[in-house]
Amino acid sequence: MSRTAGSADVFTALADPTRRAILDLLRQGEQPVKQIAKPFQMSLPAISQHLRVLCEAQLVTQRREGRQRFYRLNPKPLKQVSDWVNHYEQFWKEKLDVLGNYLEDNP
Amino acid sequence: MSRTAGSADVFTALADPTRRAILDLLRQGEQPVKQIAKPFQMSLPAISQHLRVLCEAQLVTQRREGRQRFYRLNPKPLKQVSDWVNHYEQFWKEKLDVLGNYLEDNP
DNA sequence: AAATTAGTTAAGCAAATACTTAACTATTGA
DNA sequence: TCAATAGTTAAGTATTTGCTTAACTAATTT
Repeated sequence: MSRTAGSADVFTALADPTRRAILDLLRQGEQPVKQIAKPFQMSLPAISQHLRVLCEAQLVTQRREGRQRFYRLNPKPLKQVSDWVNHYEQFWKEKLDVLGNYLEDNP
Repeated sequence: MSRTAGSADVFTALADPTRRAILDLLRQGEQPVKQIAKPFQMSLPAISQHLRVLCEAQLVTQRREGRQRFYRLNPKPLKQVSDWVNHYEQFWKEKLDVLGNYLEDNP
């Protein structure tokens, strides 16, 4: 077999820069595979395989419409990453700074 | 060569669960390699190699004292991850909820 | 019906990863 | 000085990854 069955780990899925870029793209809304593939210098199958990994990690969902497949961002699993990283936030920021920055960004 | 020279990518470094566990350990403070290795069912060289990857990604720093090597957490590169993930936060949380949760956790 | 379009799946390959054991370096203690 | 301790580096290996091209499925158009 050339690809693995079902790894589904979020951190592993995010390790690849192409996959992170795909997620970044999908923040603009759901898109068909061809359009997702456009910015990358890579074959369509390669993109399809990345989308599979993202699917297995539940970071995207699929919707079929005619012969197109629309992929949509599902950011829920990213909460796991966010939660993990937040354990470290105190090491580079003081708590009050967190609130301070929050209020600055959301006046 | 059995290991790569210098990858230094944070997301790649975090992809491995052992390395994340090592970082979790180091939140308690700097520790020598033997102690870091203790919770893992893995040879010392394996741990040493994981520490190297973490070092290259700048997620830990080293301090030598006698024949011991103390590794210390350097969470700065995690800010990159935090920043990236925060772009997605709006997709699973409303802004006011963020503040609400913050105030709940830090009354 | 035949050809085009959109995409996935299969097969293969080179490189990277995560381990192992063995050999090495350096510091400390007997 | 010799042995033990702490750790790294080297070498080898099995598995996984990220790509490729070729072959396939399914929907649409002509």
